[in-house]
Amino acid sequence: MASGHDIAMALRTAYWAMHRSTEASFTKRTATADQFVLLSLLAERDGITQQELVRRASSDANTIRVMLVLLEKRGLVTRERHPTDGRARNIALTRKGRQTYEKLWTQSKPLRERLRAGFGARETRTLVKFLVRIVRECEDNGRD
Amino acid sequence: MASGHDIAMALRTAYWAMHRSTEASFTKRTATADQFVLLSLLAERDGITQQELVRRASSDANTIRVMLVLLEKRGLVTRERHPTDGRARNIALTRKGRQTYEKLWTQSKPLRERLRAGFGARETRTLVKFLVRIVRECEDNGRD
DNA sequence: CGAAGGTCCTACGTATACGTATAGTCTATG
DNA sequence: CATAGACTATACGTATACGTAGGACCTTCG
Repeated sequence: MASGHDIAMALRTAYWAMHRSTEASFTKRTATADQFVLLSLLAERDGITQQELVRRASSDANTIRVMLVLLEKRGLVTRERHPTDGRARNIALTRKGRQTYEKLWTQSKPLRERLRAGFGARETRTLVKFLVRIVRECEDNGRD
Repeated sequence: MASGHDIAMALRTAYWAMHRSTEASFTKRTATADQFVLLSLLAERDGITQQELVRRASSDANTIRVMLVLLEKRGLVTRERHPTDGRARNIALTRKGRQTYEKLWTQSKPLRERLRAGFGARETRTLVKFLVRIVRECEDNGRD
């Protein structure tokens, strides 16, 4: 009988399998799978603050900061002071950053295609809905 | 329209939400969520090799080793030489390790219950099946 | 039985996740 | 406007994921 423990273990296994497969898609160590997540969020919407990236990546401010410092060193993003809020920094893709993102997007396309094909539209919606529900349940867990 | 990218992002978000929620369940920093995974695998089946743990945790040999060294320092596991294979090490829970595992199991029970209740038996089976399918698709991705 | 190749663990380096502490900046309130 | 409290980024420490290299040990095969 499938239990909460089974969900947890299966989720862990699936996440890391996907993470490894994504890394493996990226030849020549252009960037890591997690850096790709940041780049794709920036490609989607540029010029946002670190804080906004933290929310969208559902990650941690410290982690995001270190990652952005690395990406800045490699010339993939800029981190300029926010024009009106002296505390914040605006993050934007450089030309090189956008090119890198596009290359990585292409390299990881087979994996995305395989995932989509492996499920079909209806199952994909169900799966995403379930995953969102997991997030809600986990976040509610501490609150009550 | 839901795509492979949506699955990937939702999976990432769900995994880390669960990871954080699990950590939050553990009061007093008895152990981390990942250490709990190892302890539960050992509670299920004791006296296995590091290599076997690597497979069951679907993790990396280097990571597992470092984690076990830490757990050994804290007196939660023993790492004795394998009786017949001089290369391998047998990992076993100590008394303290088993007690710790049981405490953590209790502390994380509300989260597991919430996950199970949030889905119901049929949906849980579907979810786990989907997650297993993700693993298969990802692993197949490199192979062909 | 001795060398080749495979298996398992170890050691080290880089990247990520996150807790905690701190400094700089903003905003609301008196 | 002065100050308290909130917000943003930074700095540092620990744990985890994993690549790479190397050493110890095992198995196989000539």
